[in-house]
Amino acid sequence: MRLSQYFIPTLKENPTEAQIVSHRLMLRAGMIRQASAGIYSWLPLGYRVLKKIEQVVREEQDRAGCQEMLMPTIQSADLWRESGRYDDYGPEMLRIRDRHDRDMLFGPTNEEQITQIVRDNIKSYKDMPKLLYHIQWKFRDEVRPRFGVMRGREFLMKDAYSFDLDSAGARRSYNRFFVCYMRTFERLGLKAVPVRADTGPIGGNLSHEFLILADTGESEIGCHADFIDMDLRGADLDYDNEDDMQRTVDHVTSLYAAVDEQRDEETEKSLGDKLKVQRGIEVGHIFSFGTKYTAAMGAVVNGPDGESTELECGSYGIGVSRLVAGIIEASHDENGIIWPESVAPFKVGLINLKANDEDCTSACDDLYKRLTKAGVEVLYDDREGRAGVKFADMDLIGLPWQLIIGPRGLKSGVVELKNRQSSERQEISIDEAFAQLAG
RNA sequence: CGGGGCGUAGCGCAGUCUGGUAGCGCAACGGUCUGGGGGACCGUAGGUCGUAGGUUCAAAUCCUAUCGCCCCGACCA
Repeated sequence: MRLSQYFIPTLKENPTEAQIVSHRLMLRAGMIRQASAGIYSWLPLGYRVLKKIEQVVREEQDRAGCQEMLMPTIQSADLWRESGRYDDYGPEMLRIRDRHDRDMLFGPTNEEQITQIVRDNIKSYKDMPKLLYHIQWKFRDEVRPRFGVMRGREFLMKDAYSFDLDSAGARRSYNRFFVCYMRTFERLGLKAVPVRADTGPIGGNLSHEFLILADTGESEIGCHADFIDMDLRGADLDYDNEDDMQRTVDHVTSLYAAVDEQRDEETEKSLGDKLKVQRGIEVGHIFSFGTKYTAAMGAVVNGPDGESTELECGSYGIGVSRLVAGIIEASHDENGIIWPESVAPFKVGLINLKANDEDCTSACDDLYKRLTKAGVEVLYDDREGRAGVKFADMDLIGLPWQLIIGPRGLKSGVVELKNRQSSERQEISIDEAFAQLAG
């Protein structure tokens, strides 16, 4: 993409309404613009990141054996009356009336809807278990939306739902998602800590929140130092190996981790210098809640003995749009964003230091074509203008690599490759740069 | 929902107290000089001062109402 043609309205100054760093940087980098309180438009750069994150989440859901589908944003109130939540949910639920005066709502979550679908279409124990997910926009009419997309009213969420015959099956499903979440956040370049959570109004018996560590996080978390060095990526983790799954979950959950009022002073003292106190942002939440909805909504299957059984369920959320902000909170410096390569909107920013120099521009054009052809995502700053502006914009946008080409270097046959994260610079030949980026 | 604050050019702000030609910086546009970390100079364009009503010879400024946005708290992916 040529920057001269790209719609990316960057700002030099901080908009006053943005109080936290991710919000400021997202506005300044031209990723989002506010439509109204807690509701945002995603401009091209921001939307690219959103889709990248979504894709990582999707791949890990699929890997864990979960099947993607898509449910609507607008739901019928009757469905929620069945579960009893239409009255329970309160003013956070955006209620809508259609032209026939029917009560509708913009879904804040989809338990009722998926339960209805499963109830109507699955009748036999032979079809169990089922793990289903979708990635869809939600709306919760927060009293006080804030911090940009971190706490918006409209947000993109991955929500998955598990259906099992019995509690042992439900536990196995829970474990899958638990491991899946650890992997997902690692791929996103984040340190995630699972914290045992209140099950809250959604009900149930087993629940963990996943918090990513960032200095600007909303809640303070006390946890065992081993979380910081833990690496669960282990590609050989087999989701179908129940013992492995349970062992992994047991291992991780045996380590102390708690937030806010759940923190325990004595335990923390006993940890000594193994205690890490950091701030965290909740980006995922998993629940196992038994038959809460299936009982209320009559979702049963016939067992081998012909008796009908209420299904055991869980639901598993990841705040996809919140993650965009969360990643920035966890990864930035005073100059701007530092994208992990897995979600960067482009892999490399190609900077033409002197667009009115024929040789320099043809070298840049050439390399831009070669890289693009090789499948490398390049944002090419081909604008006329001063070097400082280009460096500043590129640092702000935060692409992992900057490839800087100017007449001075070209004379001696070198270009400069800068790593945004480490600020390391190498002076190398064009071919070496190409090989390194395309390799 | 309780408490506080702010709406003036795309962004950041001054002007409001004490009514009298709507301003500054950045960004934008045209030009000259420049050219490796947000450069300089010259010029241009851009505003029903959130909205509605009122007071007044005269309202960004005073009064009333209303809408929007932000912050702190309680609540949450």
